[in-house]
Amino acid sequence: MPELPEVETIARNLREGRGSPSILDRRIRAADLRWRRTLAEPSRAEFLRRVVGQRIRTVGRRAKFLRLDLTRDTLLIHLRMSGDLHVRPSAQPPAPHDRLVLHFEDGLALAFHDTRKFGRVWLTDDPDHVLGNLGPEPLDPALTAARFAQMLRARHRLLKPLLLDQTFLAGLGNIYTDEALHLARLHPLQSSDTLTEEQAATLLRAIRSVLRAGIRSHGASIDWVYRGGDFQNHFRAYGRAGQPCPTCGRPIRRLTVGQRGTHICPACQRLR
DNA sequence: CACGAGACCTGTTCGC
DNA sequence: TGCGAACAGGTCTCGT
Repeated sequence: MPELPEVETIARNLREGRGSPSILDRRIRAADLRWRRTLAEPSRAEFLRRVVGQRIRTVGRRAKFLRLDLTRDTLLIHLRMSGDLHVRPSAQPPAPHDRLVLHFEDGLALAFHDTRKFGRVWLTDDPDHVLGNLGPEPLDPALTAARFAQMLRARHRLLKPLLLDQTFLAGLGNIYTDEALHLARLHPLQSSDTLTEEQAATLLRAIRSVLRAGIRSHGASIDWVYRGGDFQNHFRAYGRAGQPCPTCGRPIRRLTVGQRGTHICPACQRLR
């Protein structure tokens, strides 16, 4: 479900207490791991022993990971396809798809809800061991157009699968990749080493534009679970097969690229 | 190194 | 109405 803008929205809500109280500074009283494989590391026994008593000092995001810095360790949460986080009263019984519930000392709880069970949680004193292979953050000003062009040139990959590769660039998923390629008028099957310097700069601007728009809209909500975002109302290409391209009016077409549903305007996004 | 297929999971929607 | 297939915001591993 979540890409960079959705994870950023969740991190801000947990930190700033929008919609539910902030989880900052709360001390963990107990942990309830309800699906074993949700925990990537350490072992169940060690996790339950070690997490209790730690306080949440910061809530942030790196790529699509939520990063909670605790008193001693770092808790990393990856929502994968269907994960979400809910803050609610500790006394409330767990929901059917809650995989991990952290109970705080003050009567609140943080629940990791994940229908498809793809999500993962790490508790570690060395977060770089999990986050170390990620590419740059697309919104980091240190990523210049020149450097991005050089990164594209250094690889021989189709644009769409490359943009989805988290070791190349961190945070894009299927929605925002289709949106960025449409805005940049580039075809998902174009090879990364054939872009001009100008096209690379345009692509980076498009990526930043759609990510910022997504964050401004508090993410997209296209699930049966509404999470408050409304970026789905601003999609240019994603999920709009048969509907008119916002630029030229011709129908958007759906194709498959790298086993992912892909949406393009065949007129605006030419392959040459 | 690049790429495709299959795996991990559950739920919804589509086509017959 | 019923039922199987296809599909879903992600990533990992294995084979060529």
